[in-house]
Amino acid sequence: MLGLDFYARAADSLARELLGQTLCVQTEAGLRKGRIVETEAYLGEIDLACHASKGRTKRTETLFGPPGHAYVYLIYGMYDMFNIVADEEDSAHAVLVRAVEPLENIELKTDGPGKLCRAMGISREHNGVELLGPEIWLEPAPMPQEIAVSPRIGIDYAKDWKEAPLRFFDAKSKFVSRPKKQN
DNA sequence: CGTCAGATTCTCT
DNA sequence: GAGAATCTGACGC
Repeated sequence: MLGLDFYARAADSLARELLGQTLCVQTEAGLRKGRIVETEAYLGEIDLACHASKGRTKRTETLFGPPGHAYVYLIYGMYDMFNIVADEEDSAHAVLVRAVEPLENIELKTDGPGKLCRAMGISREHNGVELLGPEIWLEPAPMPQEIAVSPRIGIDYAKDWKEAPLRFFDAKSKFVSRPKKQN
């Protein structure tokens, strides 16, 4: 299992290193495993796409906390988003996990952050959980041979940050999400 | 193929 | 009361 020191670095570095790692979730329906193939980095308060840019609130409390924890929140009233807190406490860096490849005990599609959470059984109840088990943890695995980079998805409001190349994905994987605006 | 509207709930102003 | 780090299904070509 990956330890806390793995997460204690800037989000853009962590987002890249997370590719290929195995995400494990213990649910009522059993242990689910998926291989991470797509991530996005959010760089704290200076990053206009990051929730932390609006200041520290009750909602973002986990985001400002120590690294290696799960930041899970609801978006568009329907979808849970699974993020991993990075860097150090108060930095508010995080990595959004956008897609995984099903490995074990996964039946639904996982090619998008909302779908991923449903398929893995992740919900807001997991907000603040430490990624050292027994509910959620990561196991080390080889990284993809070829990693592609693009702007992030769905953040048109982020002005100077919306074109920043902070989305990373396995160029060979068929399980990466395919948004309209692909570059 | 493509574009588009609607679903649905939480948070902050 | 607006808008959000989304997804699905319907429609038109």
